[in-house]
Amino acid sequence: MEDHEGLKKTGLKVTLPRLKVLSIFENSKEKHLTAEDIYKEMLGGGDEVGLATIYRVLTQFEQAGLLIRHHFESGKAVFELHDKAHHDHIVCLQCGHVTEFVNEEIEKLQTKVAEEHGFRIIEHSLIIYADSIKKPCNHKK
Amino acid sequence: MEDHEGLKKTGLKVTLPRLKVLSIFENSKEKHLTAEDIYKEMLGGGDEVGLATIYRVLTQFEQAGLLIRHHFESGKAVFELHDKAHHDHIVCLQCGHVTEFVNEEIEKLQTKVAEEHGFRIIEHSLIIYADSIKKPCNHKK
DNA sequence: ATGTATGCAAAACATTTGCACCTGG
DNA sequence: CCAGGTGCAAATGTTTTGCATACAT
Repeated sequence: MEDHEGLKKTGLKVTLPRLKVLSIFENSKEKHLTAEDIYKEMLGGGDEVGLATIYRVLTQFEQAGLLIRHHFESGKAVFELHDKAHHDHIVCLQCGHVTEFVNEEIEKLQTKVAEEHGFRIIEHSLIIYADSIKKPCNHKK
Repeated sequence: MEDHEGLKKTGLKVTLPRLKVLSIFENSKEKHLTAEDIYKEMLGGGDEVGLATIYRVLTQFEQAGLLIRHHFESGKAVFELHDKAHHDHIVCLQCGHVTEFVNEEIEKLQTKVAEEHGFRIIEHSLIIYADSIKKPCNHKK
């Protein structure tokens, strides 16, 4: 719960909306959330907050390195905590659940390919859209 | 130029805006275009067209399998022709130019990783955001 | 003819910004 | 106290939709 530490280091003031946003990311079962998701969660929890604040806080947290912003195919931005190591994503086409994975070989190959084309990787995004082999998938129960 | 064939097969009527959109994708130097890009190109070429039509045509072409829609980090959707084999993308952070590449090893590893997690890949998107080693980069000259 | 396509304007979304008020340090 | 944060409403930028007209077959 002591998010004060991480927050303070960013130079941002420790305010209620900011603590609440972090707490939602930490306690929610779904680790990948949109601004709207968080807004609804906070309203449901009885907090008085504006959607604009959520957007501002999410952007600040992204710039501070606390969150990562993703652009999946939904048209809305999705955020997740940036506390773990880098990883890529498998999006389940049945239920939308996001599975994380890391594959060092793929990482190395990317660096090699980029070099061959005269680039140095700053960042990358690998998203696999897939059917679950088990039907129905039970990711979200 | 004979796009009539591909178009007819989709069941869509062969109209001027549709032919023109295909022609732009085929003749443009930049292969990855936004709706706005195409709109401006058509206006500049003296065509009378509505932006709404562009969006409708792009969406229909995507559904028909003639185009692929990408969501890079720009907030706008980017389209490209779907005639070539599958490939991934390197986005140049200096100029925005998109370089295409294929790496069979990466493809195979993805399939393997997906299987290990109980998935069958339907589609995937690998986007590398990178600095050009040459500065200034001369992709867009 | 007749069902589709189109252009325009208005609507629908996601996100950002201006501004007066509030609040953490 | 006061710089920075917040809520609200209005603005923005992208994409979609309703509708009357125009066009392909």
